[in-house]
Amino acid sequence: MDHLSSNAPKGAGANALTCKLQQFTRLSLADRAALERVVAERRRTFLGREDISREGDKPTKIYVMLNGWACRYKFLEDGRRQIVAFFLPGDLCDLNIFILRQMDHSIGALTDVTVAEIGRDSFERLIDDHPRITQALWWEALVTIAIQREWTVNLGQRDALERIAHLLCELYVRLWSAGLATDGHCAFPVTQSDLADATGLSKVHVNRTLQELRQEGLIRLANRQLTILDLDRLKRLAVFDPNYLHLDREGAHLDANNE
Amino acid sequence: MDHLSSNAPKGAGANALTCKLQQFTRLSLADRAALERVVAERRRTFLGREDISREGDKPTKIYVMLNGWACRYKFLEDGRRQIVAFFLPGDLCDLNIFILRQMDHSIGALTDVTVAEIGRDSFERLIDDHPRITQALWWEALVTIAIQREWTVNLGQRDALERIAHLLCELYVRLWSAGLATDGHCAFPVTQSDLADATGLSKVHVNRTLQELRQEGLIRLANRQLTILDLDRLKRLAVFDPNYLHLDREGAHLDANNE
DNA sequence: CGATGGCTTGAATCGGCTCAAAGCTTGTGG
DNA sequence: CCACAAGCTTTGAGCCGATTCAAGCCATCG
Repeated sequence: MDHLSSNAPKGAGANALTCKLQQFTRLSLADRAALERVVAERRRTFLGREDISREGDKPTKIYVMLNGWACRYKFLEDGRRQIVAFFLPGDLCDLNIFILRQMDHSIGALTDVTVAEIGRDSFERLIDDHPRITQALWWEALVTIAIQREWTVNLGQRDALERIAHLLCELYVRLWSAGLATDGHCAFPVTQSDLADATGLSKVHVNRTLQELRQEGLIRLANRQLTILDLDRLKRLAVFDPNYLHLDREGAHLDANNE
Repeated sequence: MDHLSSNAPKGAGANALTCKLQQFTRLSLADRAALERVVAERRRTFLGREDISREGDKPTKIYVMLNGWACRYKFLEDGRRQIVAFFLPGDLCDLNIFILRQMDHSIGALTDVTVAEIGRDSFERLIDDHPRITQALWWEALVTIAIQREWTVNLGQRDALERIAHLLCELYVRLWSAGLATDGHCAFPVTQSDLADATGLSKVHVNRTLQELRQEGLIRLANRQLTILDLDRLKRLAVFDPNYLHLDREGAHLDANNE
């Protein structure tokens, strides 16, 4: 993945969403300003372990993750829990708002979380006035779906070691593309128990598997901080092919000219 | 699921797509005619085992499944295969066409398949002229994503028996909603080997698990025909909650008045 | 009629699970 | 500043669900 080094994350001022969307297409100054404005309009915070929205609720707002980590999860009646997605800064929760009557899953904060709430009106104004942003948001939605498919592959085909390695690769690359990781290092505020619920493994086995990755000299993981010591080897071990993240600036033909 | 009995599939004339979309909202005569027209424009057939589109291809057309079954799948480099979705008559393949540069997965025919090919122009005309159809297609896309999430849960949390039972429940209900199943009976042209690739189990174990379901008096499955003998019990065994299929006519407020 | 693809069965093995206990951190209140 | 609780991580032992390997069966089709 050469572009990981060449196409480094944008400067410190940009928020994670803008940074991520520019993996798809260069936004104009006006686009970026509009995004910043919408995101600044109304904020809300949640504490770690708090639910951001819950199965059965009527969805009413679009959330943009600004800070912290969250996850999408489902409970089975008998208490088993599966995390089906992680939300990182720059990710969007749920454009289904205007169509579906109720949530079929919950969204929970893993850490303290700050989100931007976007109402229907602001959102429609944004996409009406900024076709490039509309395209970029489509791209982000399609990537989200592609990630969900890859998780299906991950759970269906990979053994414990590959599975966890794959998840670490994915999260690292996604953080990187939002400007939140460099030199193999990133925040990683996910407990082993959460990791177990995301990978369909028991937490005991997650623990042993992480130890194996450490002993192999592939990662360092402690105090909610992850360092990937040998990304290439980790990717090979995980059979990780990043094509599904569509990071190759696939919307380059839409690029804005002005800086 | 009371609506399964009360809200029976529509008359024989309707195609599976129309039938399915009306689980969301009642279409007007004009809507239905427009759908039929678009779907009749250009057809194409594929043989069983043939690829409809392949990883790496540039997507260019929208396909509507008219007849036969297909699947979305991914290979890992080392040959392992995971089926990540089934396409049944009435399903749509890929609205990502106009955004993503290349397919990150393949679509393969499981049986002989007839599809309608829809070009970009026809599609845009359809959604410009028929807002109710646009909404219904949104709904169908959101349900597809919800199904993908539920597959993640299925692979992550359920054991072999539950997993296969769950898949059978889902496929039965989806076929039912497209007007292709009645009285617990439906076509089921999926080999045990395909089932293995879809559930992340070995085909030997799929075989034994199906036998268990048969011995329990829950299903009959032979000659590519499936009969569900006790849907309630099967659903309980599978911990199957159909809420993720959003079949409760969630778009009822958009219903067309005219017949 | 042989070939091919799908289904079935048995035996041995193993990856990952459960149960159980203990060590470590972090935060809270006395 | 210490005590204690709560939550997270680690370790060990025994077990079970699902896999692998291998062979045989059955139907269909050219």
